[in-house]
Amino acid sequence: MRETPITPAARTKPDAPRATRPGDLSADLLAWYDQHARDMPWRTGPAARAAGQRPDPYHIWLSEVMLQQTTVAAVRAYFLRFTALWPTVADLAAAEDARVMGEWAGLGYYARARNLLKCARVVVAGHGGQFPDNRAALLSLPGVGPYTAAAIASIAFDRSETVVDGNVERVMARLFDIHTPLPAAKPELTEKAALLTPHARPGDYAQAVMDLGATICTPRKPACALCPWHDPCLARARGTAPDLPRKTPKKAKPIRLGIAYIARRTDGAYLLERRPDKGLLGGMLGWPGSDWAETTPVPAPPIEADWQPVPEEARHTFTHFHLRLQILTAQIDQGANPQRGTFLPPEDFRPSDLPTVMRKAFDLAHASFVDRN
DNA sequence: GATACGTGGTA
DNA sequence: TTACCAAGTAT
Repeated sequence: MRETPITPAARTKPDAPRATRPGDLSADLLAWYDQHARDMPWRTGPAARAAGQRPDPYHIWLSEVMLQQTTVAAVRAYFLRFTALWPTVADLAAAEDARVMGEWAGLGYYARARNLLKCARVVVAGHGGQFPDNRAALLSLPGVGPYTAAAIASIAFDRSETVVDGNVERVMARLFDIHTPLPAAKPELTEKAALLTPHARPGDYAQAVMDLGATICTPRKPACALCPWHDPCLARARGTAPDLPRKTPKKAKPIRLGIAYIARRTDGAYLLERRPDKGLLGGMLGWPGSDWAETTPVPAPPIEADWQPVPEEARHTFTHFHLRLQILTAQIDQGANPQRGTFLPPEDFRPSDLPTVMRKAFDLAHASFVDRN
């Protein structure tokens, strides 16, 4: 959906030059954004903003945390669910940890969810339920780094702060034809981005640069012909745009192996564990099992039973390794006591509360429970 | 500065 | 199938 342009004059004069003033990059980008801003549930579009509507800082914060290393498409549904369940930061602060972790399941980078709760509670207990309105104070909040602090300050509070995310890095590397590989180029790209940041409409501008990177100045096959910065772009002129930004090569992912035990009690309860707060999938529910290592570890089962192997292993790729997970299942009688984990009855366990790798294991095990009847 | 930390979409 | 990529932060 397109926002109504707030500069109708630009429409009525078809021969008007694209540049408001020659060389005024931010103005050119804002003019583009007025017509091409994408619709997002957390966004107050340029027209609504011009009409005096203000974004809710809670919505901006929540969406920005969710958007860290995550696509808009993936975030949309999570954002709508979170705001429906917890309409204010005070509601979120009062929520149970397990409930919030369960709702975050599937979105990844679970430290974000742990810090989300910490941050909400700091805002309520330490700031009277109001988010700080400046970059420095925002930066002290859990889970809020340089990008997110600048995003909230500019979008929610009209501060002229510079957001530097992956989009901005790519756009700056191309606009100025910078060949230094990331992450070493970050300071230089940040400096360029800061030079372009306007004092007028900083929130719209921040979103505009990121939208430009997401829709026009894309990693592959950038649509330079449609770009409001076509003329000033050095990399476009030199033909280097598709190769920028350069990045230092990544290390290959090793393969790790593991075992997961999935026990189903006759009343439909499953044997689950809450993972420790630190480390991979920290704070999330999971199946008892082995650590994940280069060689197959053989841990003791969490409960005595007739364990049956599931024919297919669960395969999953994390940020820094591939995992192949062997699954063993067992039916458990009422009253049996596990040595590890807790039986969660159906009313206390939704498969959607599981992180994806655990959900994959569950889906494979479920088939074997059904087969066995 | 380097590493740990998820996931789903795409070529 | 594999590898890369996306609105980063914490340590």
